[in-house]
Amino acid sequence: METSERFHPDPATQTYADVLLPVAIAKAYTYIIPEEMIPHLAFGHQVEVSFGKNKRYAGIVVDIHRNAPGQSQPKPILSIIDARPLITPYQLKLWQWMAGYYCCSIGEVMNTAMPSNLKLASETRISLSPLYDHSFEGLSDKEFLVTEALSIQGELSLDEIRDILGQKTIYPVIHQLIEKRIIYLKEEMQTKFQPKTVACVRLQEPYASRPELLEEAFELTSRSVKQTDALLAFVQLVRTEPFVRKQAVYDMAQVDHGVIKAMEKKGILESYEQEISRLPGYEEEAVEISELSEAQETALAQLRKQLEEHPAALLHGVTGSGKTRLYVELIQETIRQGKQALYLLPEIALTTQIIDRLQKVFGDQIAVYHSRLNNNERVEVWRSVLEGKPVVLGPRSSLFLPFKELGLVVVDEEHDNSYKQQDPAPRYNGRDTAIYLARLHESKVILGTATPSLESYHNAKTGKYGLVELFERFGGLELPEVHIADLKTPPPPAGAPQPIFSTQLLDALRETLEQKEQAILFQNRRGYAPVYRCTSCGWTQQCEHCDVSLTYHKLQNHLRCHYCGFRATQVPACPACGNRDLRLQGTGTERLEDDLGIHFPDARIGRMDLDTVRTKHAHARIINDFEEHRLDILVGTQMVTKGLDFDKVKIVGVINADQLLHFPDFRANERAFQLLTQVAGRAGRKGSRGKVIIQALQTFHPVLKDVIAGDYKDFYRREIEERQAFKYPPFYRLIKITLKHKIPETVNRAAQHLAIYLKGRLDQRAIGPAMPYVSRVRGQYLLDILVKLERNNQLIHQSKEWILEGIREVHKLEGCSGVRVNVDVDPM
DNA sequence: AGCACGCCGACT
DNA sequence: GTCGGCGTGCTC
Repeated sequence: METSERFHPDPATQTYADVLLPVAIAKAYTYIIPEEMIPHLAFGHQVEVSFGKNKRYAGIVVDIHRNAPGQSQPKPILSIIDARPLITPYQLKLWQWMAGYYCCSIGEVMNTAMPSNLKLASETRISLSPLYDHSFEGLSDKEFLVTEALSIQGELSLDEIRDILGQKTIYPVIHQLIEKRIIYLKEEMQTKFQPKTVACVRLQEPYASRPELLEEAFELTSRSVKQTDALLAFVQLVRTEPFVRKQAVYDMAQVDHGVIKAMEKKGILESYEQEISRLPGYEEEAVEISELSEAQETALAQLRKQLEEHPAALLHGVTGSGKTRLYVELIQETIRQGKQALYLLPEIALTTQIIDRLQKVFGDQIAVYHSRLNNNERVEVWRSVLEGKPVVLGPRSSLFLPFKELGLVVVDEEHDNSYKQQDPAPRYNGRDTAIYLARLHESKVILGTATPSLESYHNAKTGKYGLVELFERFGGLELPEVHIADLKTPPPPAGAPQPIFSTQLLDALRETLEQKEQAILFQNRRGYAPVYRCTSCGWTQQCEHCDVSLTYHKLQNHLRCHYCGFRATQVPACPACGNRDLRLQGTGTERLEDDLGIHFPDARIGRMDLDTVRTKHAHARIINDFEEHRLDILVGTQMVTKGLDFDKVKIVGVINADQLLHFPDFRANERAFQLLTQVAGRAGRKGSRGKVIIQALQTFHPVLKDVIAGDYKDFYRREIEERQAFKYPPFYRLIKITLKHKIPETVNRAAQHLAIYLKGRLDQRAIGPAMPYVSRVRGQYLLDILVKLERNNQLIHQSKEWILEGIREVHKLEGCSGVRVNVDVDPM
């Protein structure tokens, strides 16, 4: 009997790596590191591993150790994808914290954190076996179809085979074909990231290393004018450029590729592909920035002092006070210390205005992590940050970039609710995550806003954060005057609908147009009309999949669901009572634009909402048109409140403040105050004071009073009392659990079960289940359970465990395993 | 999350 | 008999 020299490796002497995979699984998996890989492998490396029956993934090494996993036989790491580590230990810590804090798996965090071109997974490809003799004998119809397709196409994916067979179950056929040795499967994992390259030329040896021999090269070209010209051009270019593009030589010497080809043959030049960056280089000289005003100097000094004493400081500065200018100052200091700075903005506020401005100041030192970047560009930003790019400007996802040493994080428009990711998990808040990230790096955070969130202001008031106020607009700009227009007076004639515009607003608009100035009108609702209703019985046309009424869009002349995109045409008669008199009710931005055109036929009116900025450059175009005064009036949703600095806006009109104030949500007042103050801040121009007209029915609402007075402190005082009285943040922590299923009874049963489970442990801290405001979305019935917790870390931690345990229990219930459960920590 | 496997009802 | 649908359990 043959005795093998090789033994099964002793598990105790093996070296293992814990590998994180980009799938929604809670833990890392342990793989064997093949002997020869051990010296090359370290934390953060991306490796190729097999997972499950035949999938392969690019995972990340997060630990190297000698402890064999308890159960199953570990598989080996197949390859190291890149010799450089892809993530930093800081990132792993951030991911782990997020998974714990936001109750999700670390795989889900990893999925959100990494650019998709870095998350590689294999795809199964099927091809004909080389042993196959190309006879179709003895094949069933289906086997024949697949084999025939393969002999034409060469290679197919599983989906393509599903298409060919017209059925979903394809494995029986595939197994048969494998059995007959006609096909084989392979798992292919391609690197998705493709570096961008340009064709370049360089000198061949010996000329490359010995420039003194160049004369000889010129002798070789002496019989050809073109070649001499080309060589001269090359010599000139190489002096200034790090690499010489072929195209540059062609252009300068007026030659074509044949000339270079000939010189390659002569052994003078050689071609190669140079990898280049896709990220836009910044050619212009960085510009000097404006002097600080006295108020800004004072604020800057305070900010420095507060940041010395606190990990974070809230910069409460009115719109137009020049907060960005202060950030720039502190970011420059951070760079001088050799550290990195991260500047976060809500996605929608990342306009060309702010990007241009910062690029002028920081030039090539700043990387912009845009939503419009393609996947390859994202990878390049990732790599550039890993290599120490000093400044990053971007939305909340920039938190996940591989910073080496952060010195400063700026969270601008700190109050903005788009910092909160809604779906998918992790449902994280970018502002709060920034605080944690900064803590990891022992760096400082500035939260900037004109309308602080209650949480942040409370933190500042209680001394957890520093507080710096800046209430003077830069450049002597005055704050606008704010008026309320009462929509109840004059009352409309009996039976007539409420008018959209008050006479005050119409007069103000007329005046603005006459003076050739600009106006912004804000209405937080897109489409033409949000409701299509029967005048007799009150029936409204609803979405087939969601519990909402459909919004009429005039341009496409159809009704649309703003939750799932469902489209329908208006019914000619009410299906409930047969009445044929149905009407559109309510006002969206489209109708506003229309009606405005009737009142002011000569005005140039633009609209900015989700529907008009959907195409790639539409957003920038509208902003540009307005900036350059090709538009007189801009109508829009929330979008017009964010990040825009227009300096010719005389009038800002809010069409209906009541809608904002009567939202069924504990944050309604806060959001209304923020939105109204932010939109009001768009008014005002050099030399003349802007004017804001807020239309409302309930004109004496206390929030409106505070907006008119620009009195954040009064607003805060009132609101914080309410929050305390009704057990809401910042005094209590909220966790919202949403259950979804397509059968209402099933979701009811699951939610009841979970509620009882939680109430048994948390008592009256668990509330519900209750139907949310929209109780059915995309055919799924929803129920919410709300958990309100005192600010006690141990209790919060324990509650999260109970919630996750409760969800596992629910899934064990007969028929409830398909109930989707979302946990939203600190919901907005 | 995928993906296999197993069970069940509905069709050619 | 297949096929598709869904529930369940596992992945180093």
